[in-house]
This record gives sequence, structure tokens and C-alpha cells, in this order.
Amino acid sequence: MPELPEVETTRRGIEPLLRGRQVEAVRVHDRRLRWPVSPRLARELAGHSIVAVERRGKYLLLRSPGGTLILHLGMSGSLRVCDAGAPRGPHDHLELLLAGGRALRLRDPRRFGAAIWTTADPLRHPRLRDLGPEPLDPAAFDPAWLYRRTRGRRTPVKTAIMDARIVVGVGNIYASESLHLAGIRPSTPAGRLSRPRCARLVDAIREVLEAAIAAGGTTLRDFSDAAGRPGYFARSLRVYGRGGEPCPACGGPVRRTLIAQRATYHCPGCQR
DNA sequence: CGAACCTCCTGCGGGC
DNA sequence: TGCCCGCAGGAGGTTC
Repeated sequence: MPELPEVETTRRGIEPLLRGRQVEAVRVHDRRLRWPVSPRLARELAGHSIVAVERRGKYLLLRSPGGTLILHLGMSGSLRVCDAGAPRGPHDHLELLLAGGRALRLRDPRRFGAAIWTTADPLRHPRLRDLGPEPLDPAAFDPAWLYRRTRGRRTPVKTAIMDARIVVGVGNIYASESLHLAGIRPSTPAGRLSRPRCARLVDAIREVLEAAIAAGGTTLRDFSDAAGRPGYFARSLRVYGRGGEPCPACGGPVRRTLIAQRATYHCPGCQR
């Protein structure tokens, strides 16, 4: 489910409620996430306060003096801050009980998400250390980088921009959206992109992600922010999920294809 | 190294 | 109404 805009929307929602707040206890209701939740988490986080809520790619980092909780929402995860006594759903697997009677809950029906506890530098954790640049940081993600990292690669450009070692945060929705905005066909071999087209694509990715964050993310089915509200970017989607509908730019029909087994949407008229 | 493919898991909507 | 199938926003792991 969540790509960078949804994760950032979540981060912005939970940060003011978590920062400076003590975690009184940790409840693990089901440790069977992508990797089993470490038993050390409850022992070593309880009693500490959250000092920062950061994001790296699609990962959230909850820092405390005792260590860092690294969260990933997978396909179906969401975080919610609620009253500690509010009824718990069957997929609320992890719960941080906060001072003041509230709780942060991780809900994840498919359990593709992760909750990783580390007392070391989280940015050097194997899950994070090889991540590429943040797309919203112009100093980190720029046309020269994209150009260099795609040379010699025959993989479709859509697959390349979904590769977190090239750039983080772009998932299946925003890959199609960015390529449409940039006028680039998703199946184009990444290594054949010219420098100017790399520049257009970098701009498009940034523009799409920023607009999506401003709208609170995309809710297709079940994404909701920390307060349980949906995101409103779905109505701004230009091609994703719109196979057969008219392209907003030229009016021609949007085509649905399959790239690397993932649904892909583009306008054959606008994208070359 | 790159590329193709498979995998984890639950829920939902469509077709019959 | 019920059942079966395909599909879903991610990404790690294996194999060649």
C-alpha cells in the first residue's frame, strides 16, 4: 500500500503525538510480521521517550535513548494513534502504550510489514544501508545520478525507478504517474534514457510525490493516516487504475500493461 | 553484477 | 447466496 507520500503523511501525523512522549509499555499481539518481532523490543523500549520520528524511504524510524524502532508498512500496514482503551482490531499486531493514555498501533492485515528493533545506528542497518537517495532532496537525487545509475541497464525504466537502490519511495502507483508526467513510456530500457529525459523524470518524480504528500497520500482501498483519515490524491491520479479511460493530457485511452508482473498504466499517445 | 521469477499473507470484488 | 479466481499500494530471496 504505502509509498513515500503515505509514509510521510503517517510520519507527520504521529510525530507531534510521539515526540517527547514516554513509551510506558510495548504490547506485541502477533510477532509474525515479515521478520519475527524481537522480544528485546518490549524490554528495551519500555520506559524510554521517543525523541524523534524520522523517515528514510518507506521506513519510519522511532528514535529513543534506548534504541530505534524501524517500521515498514509493507502492502497493507497503517499506523494509528488512539486512546489506549479503544477496541483493538484483529490485525493490530503491535502497540506502544504512551504516557497520557494514548497508544500507537500498527495494523497490517497481510503482515508484509516489519518492526525491527536496533540499538545500533539504524541507518547502517542492513535494511537501510543500501538505500538510494531521497527523491525530495535535490542535493541527493539529481539527473546526473539517475543517468549514471541506469547506464547499461536493460530493465524497463519503470522497474528502475522502483528500485530503492536507485531512488527510494517510488512504488507502483507513483512510478506510472511520474512516467506519464515526464512523457516517458514505462517499458523504455532504463539505459537508453538521454540526460534530458533523466532530468525530466527526476522533476516529474519530485512533483508527483510532493503533490501526493500535499493531498495526504493516495487511498485506493484502505490507507488512512494517523488519525484514521484517508488521503485525497486518488482523484488526482492521471493514469494509475484508469485503464481504458481518457488520458487527461490528450484524451486517448490509457493502456494497462504488465511490467515485472505489476500493473502498469500509460498513454501510448503522450509517452514515448 | 543484472534480470527474471517466486514468495510471504489476507481481503475484496467480479463472474458464474 | 456461495464459491472460486484474480488481483492488490512491497521487497527480500533464489536462480541462472
